Amino acid sequence: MARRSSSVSHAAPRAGPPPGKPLDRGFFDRSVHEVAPELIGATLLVDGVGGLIVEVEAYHQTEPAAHSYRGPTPRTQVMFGPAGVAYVYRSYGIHWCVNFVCEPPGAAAAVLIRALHPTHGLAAMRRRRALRDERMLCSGPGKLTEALAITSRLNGLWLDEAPITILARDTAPEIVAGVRIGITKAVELPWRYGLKGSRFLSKAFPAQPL
DNA sequence: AGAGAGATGATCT
DNA sequence: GATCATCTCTCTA
Repeated sequence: MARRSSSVSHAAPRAGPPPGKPLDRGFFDRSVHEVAPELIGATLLVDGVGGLIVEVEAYHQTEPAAHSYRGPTPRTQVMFGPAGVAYVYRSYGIHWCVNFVCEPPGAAAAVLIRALHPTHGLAAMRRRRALRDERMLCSGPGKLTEALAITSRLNGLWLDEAPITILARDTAPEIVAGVRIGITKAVELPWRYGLKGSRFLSKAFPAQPL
């Protein structure tokens, strides 16, 4: 039998026809707080490999957890430019993490992509991730960049041009929010968003009070 | 299931 | 010299 229990209607697109049409860069030229939750359910592909975005975090220059907080530096330069490009940085000297730059130039806001539900190019992802379990392929910001072969070569590239494609979601998913993960400043801001019930999150969201 | 530690390099004090 | 928007392994339960 299959992996787990069953019956959860997961709307998990298998391979096949894209769930939506490609987003253009203008999609990102808005408040990062609008864009971030709307990215849940969209599909991120790099050279045709990727999956459904199930977890993101918003960062903004005005808040000390953002890399842009102290102004432009060589590393953060693209965060201060136009919306609709990728910001890729090295994390802990080992991993790459990818963001989507939002808002008009100077705002220095971006959405960190934290987890995907793998749908396209599973074989390539397993190869890059040393044959890990499907659930371990993209369930973290450093994991998904390894699975999609995202490195600094993508830094500053447009999100609507090769090799990057972002497909719009078809239906509005149920979204949960919470505080961001792995940071030590501005820890109280609830700027983390996830697809409710997804098994591909980097970490479960705390149960929501009704 | 959760805690602790090591890896490894760019960026900052 | 310290700090990271992390991951994986190992140890304890």
